[in-house]
Amino acid sequence: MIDYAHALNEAQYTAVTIGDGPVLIIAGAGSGKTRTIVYRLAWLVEHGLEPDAMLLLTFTRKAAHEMLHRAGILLQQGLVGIQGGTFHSFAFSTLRRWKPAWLGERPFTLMDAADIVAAVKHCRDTLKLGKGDRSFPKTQSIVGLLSKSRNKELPLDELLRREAYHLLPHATALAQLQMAYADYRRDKGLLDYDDLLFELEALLRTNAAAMAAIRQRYKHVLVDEYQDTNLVQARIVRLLAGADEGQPGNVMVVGDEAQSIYAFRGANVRNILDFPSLFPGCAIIHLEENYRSTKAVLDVANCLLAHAAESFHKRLFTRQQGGAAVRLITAHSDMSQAQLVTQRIRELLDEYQPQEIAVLFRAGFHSYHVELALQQAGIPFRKYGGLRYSEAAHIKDVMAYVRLILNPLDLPAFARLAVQHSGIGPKTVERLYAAAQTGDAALKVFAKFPGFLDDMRFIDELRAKGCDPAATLDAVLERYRPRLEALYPEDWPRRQQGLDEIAHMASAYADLDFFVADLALETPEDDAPTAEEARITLSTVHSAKGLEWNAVLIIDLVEDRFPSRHALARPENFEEERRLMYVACTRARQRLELYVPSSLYNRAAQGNEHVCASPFVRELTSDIVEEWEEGPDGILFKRDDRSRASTREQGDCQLPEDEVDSEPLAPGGQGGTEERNEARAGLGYCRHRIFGRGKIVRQLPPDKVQVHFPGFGLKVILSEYLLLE
DNA sequence: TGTTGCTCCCTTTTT
DNA sequence: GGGAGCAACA
Repeated sequence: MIDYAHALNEAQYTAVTIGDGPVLIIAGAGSGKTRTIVYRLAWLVEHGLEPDAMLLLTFTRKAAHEMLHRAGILLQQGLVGIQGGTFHSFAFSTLRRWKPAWLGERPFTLMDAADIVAAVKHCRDTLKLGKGDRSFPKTQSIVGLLSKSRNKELPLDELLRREAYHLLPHATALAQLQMAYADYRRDKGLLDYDDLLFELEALLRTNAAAMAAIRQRYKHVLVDEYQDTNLVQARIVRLLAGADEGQPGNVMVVGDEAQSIYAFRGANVRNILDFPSLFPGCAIIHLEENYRSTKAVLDVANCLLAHAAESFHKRLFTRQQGGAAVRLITAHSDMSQAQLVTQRIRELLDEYQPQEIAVLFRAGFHSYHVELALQQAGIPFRKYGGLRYSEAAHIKDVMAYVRLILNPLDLPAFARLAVQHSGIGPKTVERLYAAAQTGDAALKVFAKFPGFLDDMRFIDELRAKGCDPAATLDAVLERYRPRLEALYPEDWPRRQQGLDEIAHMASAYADLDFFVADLALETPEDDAPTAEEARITLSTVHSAKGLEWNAVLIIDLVEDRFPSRHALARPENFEEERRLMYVACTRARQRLELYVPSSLYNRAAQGNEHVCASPFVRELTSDIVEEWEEGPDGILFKRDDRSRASTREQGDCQLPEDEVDSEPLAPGGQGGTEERNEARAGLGYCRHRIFGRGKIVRQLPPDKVQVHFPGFGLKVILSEYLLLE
C-alpha cells in the first residue's frame, strides 16, 4: 500500500482521499497539482475502481501520459485502460464510435489548421467576398473570428461589436462566410476543432444509447486545467457527470484562475468560479504551498499578481528561503540579447543539465535571433509552439494523400494534390473535384492531366487495399519521393527525415484515421525516446503551461511584444497578458532571468527601433530584482539603484489621464488614411497604462495632434511632445 | 479564361 | 516566410 499521509501535505491528502461526489481543487502554481492528481488516480485504483472506469481530461496529451505513467509507477502496475487525453481527442474517439447522425454512411475527417484556412478561403473565393478590398480581413483572421464566435458562443455580429469594432462594416459578408463554411464541412464530411466539442455535446444530449454506454463506463471524471475550459467543455463535464439528471457526479476539477491564459479561444474563468453552484455540495480544496520555486522567484510572481486589476486574494508561499536573485537584464537590442542569452546558457550549462533550462517568449517568431545564436554556438535546442511541425509543406503534401484515402470528399486535400500538377489552378480544381464526384464524366477532364489522374488511381488502389497505416505511409512516401527532390533540391534530405519520422509514428497506429486525427490534434514532439542528446527548451509561454525548469530565461519583455500589441484593445486582454507573464515566471524553480532589449531590428525602417520596457517589468521594484545592463562593450554590469530611477522615468511613456480627450470612432470611418506619419503614444485607459500605434490624423495648433488608434477604435487628442518618434 | 510569377506587407497565443 | 493582389503570359 502507498503511504499517502507521508507523501502528501494535509490539503493534498484531503484531495486525494476524498470520497465520491464533486470536488473543486484550487491549485496555485507549483503547489503539487500533478502530484495530487497522480496520487488520486492511484488511490482510486487501490480502492477498487477499475482503471478503465476513469476519464482523465487534460490540456495536452503529453500531460495525460505523464500522469498515467507516474500513477502506474506508484501502483507498480501498468494502468491499462484509463482514458486520458484532451477534450478534443476524447471527442474524436467518441464520435468515431458513435458517428453524428447527419453524416449518414459517409466517413468523416478531422481538419487541421491548414485545411480550415483552405476551406474558408475557398468559401470566400466562391462567394467573391471582399475582392480587392484591402480592409477586408485576411483569411487567417476570419478563421480566428469564426472560431472565437463559436468558442465564446456569441453571434458573429455581437463578437465583432465587442472585439473587432472596425470589422463591423463586413459583418454581413462574414456571416455569409460563416454559413458557407458550415455547409462546406457538412457536404464534405469534415469536422474542425470546434465541431468536435459541439458534436460531442450533441451526441451526449440526443443519443440516449451512447450516453448510457458512456455513463456506464466512466465512474470518475478528472479534469485538469479547468480554468482554461470554455462553455461547451463545461457542459460536457456536466453531462458526463450526470449532473443534469440530479446526480452528484464523481467529478474532480483542478485549476487556478490566476493561470487562465486561453480566454482568446473562449476559455471562461466563470467555469471555475461557478463550479460550486453548478455542482451543489461540492468540496473545495485549496493547495497553496509552493514546492517549486525559491522565494526570490515567488516575490516576482506575487508582485505581478498584486498589480492585477482583479484581486486573486492569493499569495504563493514557500518554505524555501532566498535563492538566486531574479535578474533583470537590459540589452542594447534583440540581436545582442540573443548573444547575452547564449552566453548565459553556456554558463548555466555548467550548473544544470540542458533539459533543466528554458527560454520563454510570447510569440513563436520572437525566438528567431536566439535560435540563430544557439545554432552558431552549437547548443542544441528544441522549440515548442509557433509554427508547427505538421504545418511544413512537405508533410502536408504527404498527408493530403492519406486524407484522400480516408475520405474521397476531402476537398482541401484534393486541391492540395491537384495544384501541384502544372496547368491546374483554382478553377480547374473545381471542375476536377466536381467530375471526381460524378464518376464517368470524370475521365474527359482528367485526361488533360495524366499525372494527376495517376495520383487519383494510386489513391483509389490504396483505399481498396485497406492497408495498415505503416504500409500506407510507406507507399505514399515512395510515390512522393521524386516530387520532394524536385521541389526542394537544396534540403530534401532533411525533409525526408521528417517524413520518415511521420511514417515511423504511423506504425504505432492500428487505424489510419486515428493517426490522421492525432497529427491534427497534437504536435508529435514527445517522440525521440532514443538516446538523443539532451537539449535546452525554447517555448512560447502557452506551450510551457504546466511545465517547469530549474532555470528560466524570458526574452523580449518589451511593449508590443509582451504584452502583445493585440492585447491593448481591451483591459481584460491586458489582464490575460499579465497572467501569462505570471505563468512564465512561475515555471522557474531556482533561477529566473528577465531580458529587456532596448531596441528591436525593424526591416521596414532598415534599422533598430527604440522600444520601451514591458509595463510588467517596470512594476518590479529594485528590492525584488537585481538589475544588469549591457555595457558598450557588450559586457554585463550590475546597475546600482540610483541609476535605475532615471532610466525608469525615461522609459515610462505614461500619459496623464487629463491629457486624453477621447471620442469613439464611427465604424468604417477613417479608412485608409494616407498620412505616413505614424505615432507611438501612450494613453490612460481605464486604470492601465496602455500603449499602441496610431496615425496622426491632423495637427491641432499650437501643440496638439489628433491621433487615430485603430486598435482602440478611438481618436484622441494628444500633446505633441508626448508622442514618441 | 486561367495560370504563373512578381512584389509588397505583416508576422499572437492553440486544440 | 507566406499570403494577397496585380500584371504578364498561354
